[in-house]
Formats: sequence, structure tokens, C-alpha cells
Amino acid sequence: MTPAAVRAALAHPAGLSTAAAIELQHAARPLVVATGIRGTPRLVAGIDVSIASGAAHAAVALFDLERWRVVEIARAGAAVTFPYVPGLLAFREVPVVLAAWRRLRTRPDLLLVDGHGTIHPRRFGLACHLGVVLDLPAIGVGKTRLCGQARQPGPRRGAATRVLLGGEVVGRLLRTRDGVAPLWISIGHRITLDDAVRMTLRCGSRFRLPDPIRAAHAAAAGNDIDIASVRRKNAPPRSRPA
DNA sequence: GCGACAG
DNA sequence: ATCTTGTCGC
Ligand SMILES: [Mg+2]
Repeated sequence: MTPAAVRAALAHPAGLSTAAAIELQHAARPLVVATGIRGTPRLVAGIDVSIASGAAHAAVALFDLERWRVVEIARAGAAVTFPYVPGLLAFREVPVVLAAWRRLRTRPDLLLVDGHGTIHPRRFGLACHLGVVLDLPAIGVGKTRLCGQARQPGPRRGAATRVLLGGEVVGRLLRTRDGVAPLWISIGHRITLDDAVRMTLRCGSRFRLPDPIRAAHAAAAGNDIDIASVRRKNAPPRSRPA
């Protein structure tokens, strides 16, 4: 299977068996590149999906780090076509995300995905799927553990420990807020672990989750309360750094 | 065989 | 992910 064929398959995962899905991830793993990003990303796309009774809704929230605000939001809905299986989340969320992606008018510099990247049984989680398919730098932001081992980081924002899997460093457990549960950060595509951590911190300030992801989460849920909440709190850029 | 298990 | 209001703690 050629790289082009693999990418095409990743973009259209419809009707795959779990066995075929797993094979595809094995074939796609080599496509993930961990080289550094060039320049400083300004437009960051937060990506998330919400699911309610068989219907999935995805949101891509474009966040401008300079102006520190959401500058565009693209959404899309679709029927769920794949069951939730740990390790195969991408086959459930990628289709709807791509539908929302097509409605985005501006191309971002970086993708911040709600889900793991290389902290994955086959080193190819949701953030890798999206990064490879869209050919953009991507960071995997996990809220809870899927696999791998890590020591607990220090209590302050910025503290981090390495996430190991099979004797290999696959990510970092990063504290993004004092005394609050850390985030599992990993490479999605075209970025180094250090830059992934750096950018994750740069994309947030007062909340556990990076602002682009918070915005995407609220928009995907279509929940007025969530949206109003995010808009009201509107975390300021560097008012209270570190 | 048993336990773990993103969203 | 979702079901859901109040409540505990800084
Ligand atoms: Mg999510």
C-alpha cells in the first residue's frame, strides 16, 4: 500500500472492519513525522466531537493567538458509523471532523486535537490521523490515559514528566494548571514533543484545556450553556502567565 | 485467561 | 461520549 493510498483510506474510513482498521493504523504509523515546526504558529485549530444518540457533531474552532480570540468556527453533523473501541476512536470521529473541515475558510498553522496522538497502542491515534490526512502540524491532547506509563508531574503549571510505552518516550504528562489533573500531550504530526508541550501551554492560561479545544468542545456540543460559559470567561492571553 | 481501556 | 444539581474546596 502506497503512502497516498494509506492517506486516502484514512480520509474515508467508511465500512472498515476493526481488523482492517487496525491494519490501516499499522500501515499509517510510518507516515507520522516528528520534525520541528517552522516559525511560530498563529492560527490554531481546536478540534472536538460530541455525540448524542447516534448523531455526531464536530467543530473546528480557529483561534488567533495574536488577538487571543476565536476567529472562525466550522461545524458539521453526521450519523455515527463506527462503535467506540479504545484505540480506534479515529474511525468514529474523523469522518465528521473532515466534514466540518471542508467548511473552514482559512487554513490553520496547527491542529490541537481532543484525543491522543502517538500515545496509542500502535502509535497512531486520532491526532495522527488528522495530521497526516490534512498534512498539517498536529498535537494530541488527551484528558485521560489510554496507554503508557508516567510519573505524576509536579503540582505547578508547566511541570511535566515523560510518557513511556514499550521502553520508548511517546508523550508527556503536562500540568497546565496548578493543582489540577495533567494533560497527556503527544505528537500528532510534523512537530516535536518539546514544541507540542510549548504550544499547548501557549494556547491556554487559566483553564486546564487549551482555549482552542475549549471553544471547539463548546461549539461541538451546541450547548448554549457551554458556549456562553466559554465566551464569558474568555481567558485573557498573558494577564497571568507561567 | 485476566485486566486495562482516548472519546 | 452521555446521563445531571448540588456541593465541597480554594
Ligand atoms: Mg472529544
